[in-house]
Amino acid sequence: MSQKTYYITTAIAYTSKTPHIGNTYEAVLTDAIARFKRLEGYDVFFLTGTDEHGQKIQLQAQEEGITPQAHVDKIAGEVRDIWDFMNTSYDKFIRTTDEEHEKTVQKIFKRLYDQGDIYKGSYEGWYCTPCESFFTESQLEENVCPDCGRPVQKTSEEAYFLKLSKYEKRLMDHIETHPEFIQPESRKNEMVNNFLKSGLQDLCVSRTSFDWGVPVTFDEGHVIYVWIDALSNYITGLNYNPEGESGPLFNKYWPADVHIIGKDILRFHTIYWPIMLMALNVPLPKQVFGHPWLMVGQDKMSKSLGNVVYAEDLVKHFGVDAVRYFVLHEMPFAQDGTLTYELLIARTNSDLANILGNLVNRTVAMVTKYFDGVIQPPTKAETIDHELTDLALKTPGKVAEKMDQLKVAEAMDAIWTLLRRSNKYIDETCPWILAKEEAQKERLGTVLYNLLESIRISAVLLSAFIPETASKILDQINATKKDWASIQTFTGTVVGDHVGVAEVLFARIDEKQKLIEINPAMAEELEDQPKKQKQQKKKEKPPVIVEEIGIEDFSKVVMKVGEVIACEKHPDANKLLVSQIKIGEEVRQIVSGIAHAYEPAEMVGKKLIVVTNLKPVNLRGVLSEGMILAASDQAGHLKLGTVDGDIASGSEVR
RNA sequence: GGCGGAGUGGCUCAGAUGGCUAGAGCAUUCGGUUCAUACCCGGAGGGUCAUCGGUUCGAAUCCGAUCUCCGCUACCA
Repeated sequence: MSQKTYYITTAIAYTSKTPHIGNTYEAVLTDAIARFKRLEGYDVFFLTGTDEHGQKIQLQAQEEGITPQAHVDKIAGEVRDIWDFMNTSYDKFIRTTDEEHEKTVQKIFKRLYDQGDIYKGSYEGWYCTPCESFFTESQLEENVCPDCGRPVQKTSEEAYFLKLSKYEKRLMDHIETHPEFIQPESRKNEMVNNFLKSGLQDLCVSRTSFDWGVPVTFDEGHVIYVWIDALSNYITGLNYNPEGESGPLFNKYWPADVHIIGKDILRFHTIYWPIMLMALNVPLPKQVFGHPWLMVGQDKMSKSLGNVVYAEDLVKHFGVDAVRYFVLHEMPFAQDGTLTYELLIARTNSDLANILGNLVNRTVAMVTKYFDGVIQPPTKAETIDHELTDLALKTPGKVAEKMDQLKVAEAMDAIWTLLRRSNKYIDETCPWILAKEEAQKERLGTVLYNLLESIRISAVLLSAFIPETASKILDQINATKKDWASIQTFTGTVVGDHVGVAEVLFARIDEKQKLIEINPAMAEELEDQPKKQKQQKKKEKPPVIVEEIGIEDFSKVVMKVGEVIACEKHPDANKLLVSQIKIGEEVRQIVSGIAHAYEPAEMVGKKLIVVTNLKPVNLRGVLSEGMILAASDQAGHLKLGTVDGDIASGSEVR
């Protein structure tokens, strides 16, 4: 019998700091899918782990005064602890510092180099001498080092590059012919329009500026930069071997059915990673899902906002399954979800305590009360039962359909529809009335059987999402049949068995009390503000009318007359001109986006108004030390701001 | 600047290929019930489907313009 396989992965967590609930969500989401596939009968392999190399980690360790290895050991341990207490059922936890991983990455790198897909070139970046660090243009803010705030210098270092352009066409074809490859689909457009259509630049895959990484075997001083190291975990975790026969896991499970990743790293997984695989002649994963983010109130979780929430704290106050339920349920397929304590409490009360918990509780209580806990045969059916039984039988298929689309929240909704229907069934049949007449005993037994069976089907399905609770429920109703086949028929509850003790699954939470328990200060803060505040903030942001300023503000801007003494096109940008402008005794280089309106030749000799105290900035690799004033209309016509008559360059404009 | 997405009751969202009185959950309110965790069930209120114009017998759904928000991206300075 060849069982169908299913290989699913999370992104590996970066071990610079402890993961928060948003990071944890990814593991829980992946776990729910993995568990569901197992339930359906797939042979599932669920891989997760940690990404442990890089400069950031090296620096962090330095600050803490420990070795990078000690630092990543600590964080990786925390990650694993969190994944464990959240009940994620991973089959393997890979670390990029694992010896086998490192060796395989080196082999991959070597092979790509040998076959010409990786070549040596030089990498231009900005260097901060005190920090001994390189930064890319986009990492910089205001031309200073993002770590220490000191100025940076442009430098270049030797580096290896992966030839992306070679595979660009093939990747484009793949994406076009496999519409399911990138999910959600809107992300596909972003990748295609922003990167593939405009052509890919080769990717820098090594560094010499730090050494906490996998060394390049054939060139001392170079370490393999994040991409080839981290992304490879998906195949090294299965014992892939680039030089020969791969291990049995690889042969069995690859290609991956889905990589579950955050929407922020889709680019790496849908462009760089497939190209690496193409270069290695390995099949591509079937699907990459960029899941949305969990927001705290209206904001992204971040240390600087001081709103970071950790799974551990939530679990302490609400329990694992309430937290799992919440993050899985509040996250629509493609839209960011919101976490607040109020919402978490509300969902726990209404969905878990009221609808689910109370249903199980009242049902088990009735079986205990009316039949001493013995499950009766469903011998006296009535037509009214069909609505319940039909829905119960349809539910597994419905849930499976949603799960196949990765719409986890909707899959759970389908289960709750059945739970609600079950509650309604109790009202329709009024077991407590049946119990009063001896003649109705058989009917009563049937009603309770139907309820137990509906609960059993629900609980089996719930095992993918809230496994601990599901198993408690199955214990309480003493279900012995718990597999996929058993929920395709309405006969899985065993007549004659005894139900267990009715215990409360989720206690109702008093909101105020709980908020105070969590944090007296936070209770106030979180109570009713998040929304309003944010809306106000947003409205204030774009001032409709430009604010009036005083002369003291205006005088901050220094403008002078400058004469263009030379001008040429930007070597690497077709919208920009690079002018040498004489301002008094000084000559400055200024880059401006006016190539569409002026030829370099006609610029020379013009006397323009120049802002001279702007921070210098690098535009597409060329330094610009000021700004030329110009007028432009809505149609895009542009005219330079000049002075009326002849006046010496360097004259101040005011 | 470019590309894309979105704007539906207090909140979170559903609403292929245009068609009965625009739906669900939560919240609110009224009623019922007592097996159960002050729970469950039923009813009700509440929406100019962002705005303006157009196509059509008929549009939340198609077209155009506008406004707002969001995402990605850039050779804005």
